[in-house]
Amino acid sequence: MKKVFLKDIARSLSISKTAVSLVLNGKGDENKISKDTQDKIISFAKKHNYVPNQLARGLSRGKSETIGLIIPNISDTFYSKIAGYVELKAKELGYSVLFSSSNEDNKKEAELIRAMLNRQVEGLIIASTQNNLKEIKSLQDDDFPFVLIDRNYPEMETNAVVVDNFNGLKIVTEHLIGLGRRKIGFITLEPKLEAIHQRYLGYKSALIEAGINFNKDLVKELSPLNYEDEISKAIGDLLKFPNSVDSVVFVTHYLTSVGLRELKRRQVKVPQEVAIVSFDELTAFDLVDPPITSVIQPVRDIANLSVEMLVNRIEGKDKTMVQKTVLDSKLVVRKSCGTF
Amino acid sequence: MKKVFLKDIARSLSISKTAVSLVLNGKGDENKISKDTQDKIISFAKKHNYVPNQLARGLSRGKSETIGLIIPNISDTFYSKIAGYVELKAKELGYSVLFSSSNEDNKKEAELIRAMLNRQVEGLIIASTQNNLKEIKSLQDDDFPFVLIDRNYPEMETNAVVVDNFNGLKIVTEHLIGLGRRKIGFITLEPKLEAIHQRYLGYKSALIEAGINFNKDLVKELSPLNYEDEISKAIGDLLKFPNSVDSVVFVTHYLTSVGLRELKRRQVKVPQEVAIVSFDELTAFDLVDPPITSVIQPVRDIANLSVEMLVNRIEGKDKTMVQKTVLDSKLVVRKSCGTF
DNA sequence: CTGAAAGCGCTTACAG
DNA sequence: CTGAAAGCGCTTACAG
Repeated sequence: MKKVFLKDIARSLSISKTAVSLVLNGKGDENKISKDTQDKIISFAKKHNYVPNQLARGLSRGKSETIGLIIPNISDTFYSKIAGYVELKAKELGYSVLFSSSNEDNKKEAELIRAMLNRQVEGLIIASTQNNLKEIKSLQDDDFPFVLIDRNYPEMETNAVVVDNFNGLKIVTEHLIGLGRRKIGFITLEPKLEAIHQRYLGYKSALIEAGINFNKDLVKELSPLNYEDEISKAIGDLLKFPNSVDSVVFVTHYLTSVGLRELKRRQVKVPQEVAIVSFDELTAFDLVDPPITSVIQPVRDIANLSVEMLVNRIEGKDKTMVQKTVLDSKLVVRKSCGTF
Repeated sequence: MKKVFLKDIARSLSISKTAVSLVLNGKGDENKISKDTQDKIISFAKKHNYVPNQLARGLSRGKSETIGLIIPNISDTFYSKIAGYVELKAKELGYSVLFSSSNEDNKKEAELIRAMLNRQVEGLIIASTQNNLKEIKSLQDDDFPFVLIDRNYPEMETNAVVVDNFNGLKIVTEHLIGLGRRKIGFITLEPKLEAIHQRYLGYKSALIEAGINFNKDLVKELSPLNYEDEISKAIGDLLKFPNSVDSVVFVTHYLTSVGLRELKRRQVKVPQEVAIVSFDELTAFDLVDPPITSVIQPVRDIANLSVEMLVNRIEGKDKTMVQKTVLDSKLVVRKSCGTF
C-alpha cells in the first residue's frame, strides 16, 4: 500500500487540492462543495487510507492539536495515573498528548518546556519542580496557555488545579489525635515544594489547635533523591525521642513505604506502638500489614479539570485571566492509624 | 523575548540561511565554513534563544527524531515504569518519545499506529493487544522499524524483547510444589495473549513434570476488563474444589491484588490455608500481609534493550532482519508462598 | 463551487 | 566558503 498524499487524491479525482483539503477538514459544506464531490473525495480517501501529515498540517496552520504534559516522573504511580486520565480526556477533546518527565530536575524541566513549545504544542500542563519561576512567568507573559497541577507557584497567579494539601494533612493528623496519639512524628521532604509545605502547615495547625506542643525534633526532612538511605536515621531518631513517638505521618506514598519497611525491620509494632498514616497512596495500601490509613488524592479530577481548563483556554472559550481550582482529598481510615 | 527564526539570524548576521542552518546542525566544518562565521552564528543563536521548529525541520527532512511507544495502559505500574525507562534511554540516544495507551482496544491500537506514523515517528515500540496482526504485518512489509515488547505475535518473526513467561511461571509453580503444595489453582486472563498463554503452559508443565494431575477446574480465566467482578466467583470455586486448593498462582499483579483482597474477605488464612504467588509485582508487595512471593520482570532491561534495538534499526547500524531477545524474570520468595 | 499561488520554517542539492 | 531556489505536504486567503 503506497502512501497517498493530498495531491494524489486531487489528481486522481481531477479536483483541486483546495477542494480536497477543505472537504477532508469538514469544511465542505461551508464552502458549498457539492455533496457528490464531497462523497467522492471522502470515499477515495478512506479507500486509500489517506492520513494527513501532521507535521505539514501543523506547520501550515501553526497548530499541532497537541498538548504537552510535563511531570516529575512517569514511573510514579500518582503521575502515571494522571497521565492516563489526561490522555483520555485530551483525546476526547481532540488533542494528542506529549509526555515528558523532568525527574525533578529544574534545568531539564526548562528544556522540556522549550522542546515542547518547539514542537508547537498548543498548551502545557505542568507539575513543576517549582524552580522555574522564570520560565513559567515567561509563558504567562507570552499569554501561552498552561495549567499547573499538583504543584503551583505561590508567588504567582496562574491557572492551576491543586489539592488542598493543608486540609488533607490537618484532617489526618486530627484523626490521629482523636485516637489518643500525642507524640506525632512527621516525615517529609526538603520543603522546596509549596505542596509539601502546605502539608507541613496542616500537620502543625492540627497540633496547635489541639493544644499539643509543636516540636521541631519530630519533623524529619528527607531528600527526594536520597530518602531511601535517610529513612533509617529519621525513624531511629523518632523512636529515640523521649519514650518514642506514638505515631508518624508520612507526606507521600513512597515515604510511607520505606518508612513502614524500616519500622518492620526494627520490629516496631504498627499500629500498637507506632501508628502511621500516609498522604497519597499506592494500589496495594489496603492489603499492606497493617492496611494503611491514607489521604487519597482525586487524580482523575485533577487530570480532567486541568485538561478542560487548558482546552478552554486554548480555544478561547474561557478568557478569564486565571482560574485556580483547589480539590479536596479524601481520608480513608484503615488499621494503621490504630482504629479498632 | 520575540521568537527568532532562521531567517532572522541570517538577516541579522548578513549570512545566508543555508550557512546558518548548516552550522546549527553541526555541519559547519564539513562544509568548510570559517570558524569565525560559525562562532558568530552559534553565539547569536544562543543569545537569542533560537530553537528550530521541529515541525518544519521534520517536514523538510522527512524525519522527526521521535519514536512512538504504544502500550495498553500508562496507568499500569508495569507499563509506566517501562515508559519511564524508555524515555530516559531514548533521550540519551537523541530521540523524543510519543506515548499512547491503547487501553487493550485493538481498533484504538491500530489508530494509534496510524496516528504515530502520521506524526512521522521514525520507529515504534509496541506492547500490542495482539489483535492487530494485519497492521503489524504491514509495518513489517513496509520495512518500518519497530520492536514488540512484552507481547509478541507467535505467528510472526519480528524484532522483539520479551520475558520468558513460560519459565517464570514454571519456576514459581515448582517452588510451590517444593513446599508441598499439590492443589494449585491458577487465576489468569482470557488467553488471547501469547504472554499469558506461555504463563499457563509454564504452570502446566511444572505440574506435569512433578507428576501432579493437571486439572482444568483449577484454571480460572477472567476478563481483563471485568476481573474485579469475576474474582469472587473464581476464588469461591477454587475454595470449593474438593477440600479446597492449597495455593493459587496469579498471572498479573492486579489479579494478585484483587485475589488477595477476596481471600481476606473470606477470611482464608494466607499462606497457611492457601499460599499465593504472583507473576509481576507492585511496589508494596513486600509490605503486604503476607509479603507476596513474586516473579519480577526486568522492566529496565526491557526498556533499554527495546530502545537500543529500535534505534539501531532506525539508524541502520543493524540490518539483521529480526532480533528477538528473551529476558529472564526473577523469583523473589516471600512469605505468601508458605516458606518458613 | 474551483484553481493558482503563497506561505508555514526548515533543509539540501546545486551552481558558482 | 556562499546564495538562490526548490521542496517537504499541507492550509488558506483570493480571484474568478
